[in-house]
Amino acid sequence: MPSSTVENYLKRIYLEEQAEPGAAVVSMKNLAGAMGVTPGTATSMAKSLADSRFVAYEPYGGVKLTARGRTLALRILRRHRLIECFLVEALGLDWSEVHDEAERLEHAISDKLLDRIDEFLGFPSVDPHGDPIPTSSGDVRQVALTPLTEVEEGVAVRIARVLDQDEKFLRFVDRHHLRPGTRARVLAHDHAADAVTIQTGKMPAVTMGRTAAAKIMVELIKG
Amino acid sequence: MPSSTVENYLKRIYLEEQAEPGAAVVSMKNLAGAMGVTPGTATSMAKSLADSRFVAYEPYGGVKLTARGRTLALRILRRHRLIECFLVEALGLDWSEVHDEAERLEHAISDKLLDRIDEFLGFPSVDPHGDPIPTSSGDVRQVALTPLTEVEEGVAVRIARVLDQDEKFLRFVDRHHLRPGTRARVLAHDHAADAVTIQTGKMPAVTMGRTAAAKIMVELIKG
DNA sequence: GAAGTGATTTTGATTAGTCAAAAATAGTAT
DNA sequence: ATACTATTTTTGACTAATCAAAATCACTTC
Repeated sequence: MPSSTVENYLKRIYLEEQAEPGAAVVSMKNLAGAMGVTPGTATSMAKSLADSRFVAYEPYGGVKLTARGRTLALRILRRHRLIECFLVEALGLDWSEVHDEAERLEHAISDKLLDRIDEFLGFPSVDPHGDPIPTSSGDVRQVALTPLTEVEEGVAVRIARVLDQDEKFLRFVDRHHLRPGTRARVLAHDHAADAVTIQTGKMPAVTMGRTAAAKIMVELIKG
Repeated sequence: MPSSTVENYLKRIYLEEQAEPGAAVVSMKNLAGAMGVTPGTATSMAKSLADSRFVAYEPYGGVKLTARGRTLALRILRRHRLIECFLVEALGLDWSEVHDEAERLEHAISDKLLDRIDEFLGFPSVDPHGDPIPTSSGDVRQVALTPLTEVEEGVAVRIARVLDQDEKFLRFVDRHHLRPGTRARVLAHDHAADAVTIQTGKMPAVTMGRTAAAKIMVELIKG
C-alpha cells in the first residue's frame, strides 16, 4: 500500500501535468513548490517514486507519471472529488470549505465506502467545482471548455468549472452567483484595465481581473 | 497536533483501563498486545506519552491516563463512535463492517464535520454496538448493564451493548437477532456445559458459550 | 537467600519523510 | 570559451515509529 505521502505526490504530479499540458515533464522546482517541500526533498521523493515505477524520472530533467502512477493518481482524485460532492450534498457543507476536509479523508476511506457514496450521489460526473470525477476504471471525461477570458463580448455562457480551490476565491465566486451551472453573459473586455465584465440573471454586473476570469471555465450557449 | 499513532495509543489505553476497572495501571504487556507492537515499542511510546503529559508512567509499573490524556482519548472515541453511527444510518453499511472504516476516519475528520454528523444523526448517545458516545465536553454516560451470564433464568431483558467489535462475532449476533435494542429472555444456564440459552421473539432459542454471553450486556425488564 | 521466570527496559538498527546547506549541473549571456 | 544564474542533486542530520535481541528487574519458589 502506498503511503498517503506517496498518494499526495502522485496526485500533485498529475495535476501539474494537467495544468501545463505543453510540458512533457514536471520539474523539481514545480513539484517542490506544489507540495510545499524543499527541492532536495522533491528530488529524493522523485527517485523513490521511480523505484516504485510510479513515475519516469530523468535526472536534471523532471518527472512524468507512468500508466501505473496515473492510475493511482486518478484513484485518489476520484476519492477526493466524490468526497467533496458527498460533503456538500449529504451534509450541506459549503463548497468553499470541503477541499481541505477531502484532502484528508481521501487517504482514509475504503473502496467499499467510496462505492456506497458514489451510489448515494447517483454516480455524478463532476464535483461541486465542476472538476470531472474519474471513473473507477480510471477514465476522465474531458469536456472542452472555454476560459471566460476568451469569450467574445455579448456571448451567453454556462459556467462549468472553477479552477481554483482557494477558499477566498470560491467565496468571491459564490458572492456573485458564479457557481457551476449558472448562466451568464459576457458584457465587455477591457484590455487596458485587464478586466472582464459579466452578468448573471438579475444580479448587478461583476467586473473581475483577467487572472480571476481565466480560472472560470464556461460552455458557450447557442442563441 | 498529536499524530494518529499517539491518538491510537491513548484510545487503547483508555479502553484497557475500562476493560480492567480493578487495575490501577495498564502494563506494557497489555498495551503492546492491544496495539500489536513489541513490548520495547510500548515502553518507548509510554515514555514519549509521559513526556507529552498524556499519561503517568512508572518504570516497571505501567501507564495511566492523565486528565489531559483522557480528554484526548475520549475525543477520539467520540469520533469513532459517531462515525460508526453515521456509516450505518446514512449510508446503510452493516454494523459488523464499520469498525475498521471508523478506525481510519477518526483521525482524518475535522471537528466541524463531526459536529455536522452529530447534528445529522440527532445527537445519539450510543453507537450501533451500544457503546456510549462521549459528549464533546468529554463526559461519558455510563449506564449500569448486566452481562448475560449473570441474568437469572426466566428473566426478560433488553440487549443493550455488545462488547466485541470482531466481525465474526457481530455476524453471529446478527444472525440470531441479538442486536442492541432487541428484547429477549434467558431460558437456561448450563454450568456443566458452560453455556447460556436465550430466546428472542419468535426465533428459535440460541445456546452460546459463557465467554460469548459475557460480551452481551443487557438491561433487565420488569414484568 | 539463591535461582529461576516472566515482564520490562535498553540498545542498536531500520524506514519514511523531511530540512539546510554544500556541490554539481545546464543553460544563457557575454 | 567564460562566467553567471537558476535549478537540481548530494550530503549529513533529524524525528517518529518500529523491531530484534540483549540486559535488567521484580517477584516467586524453593
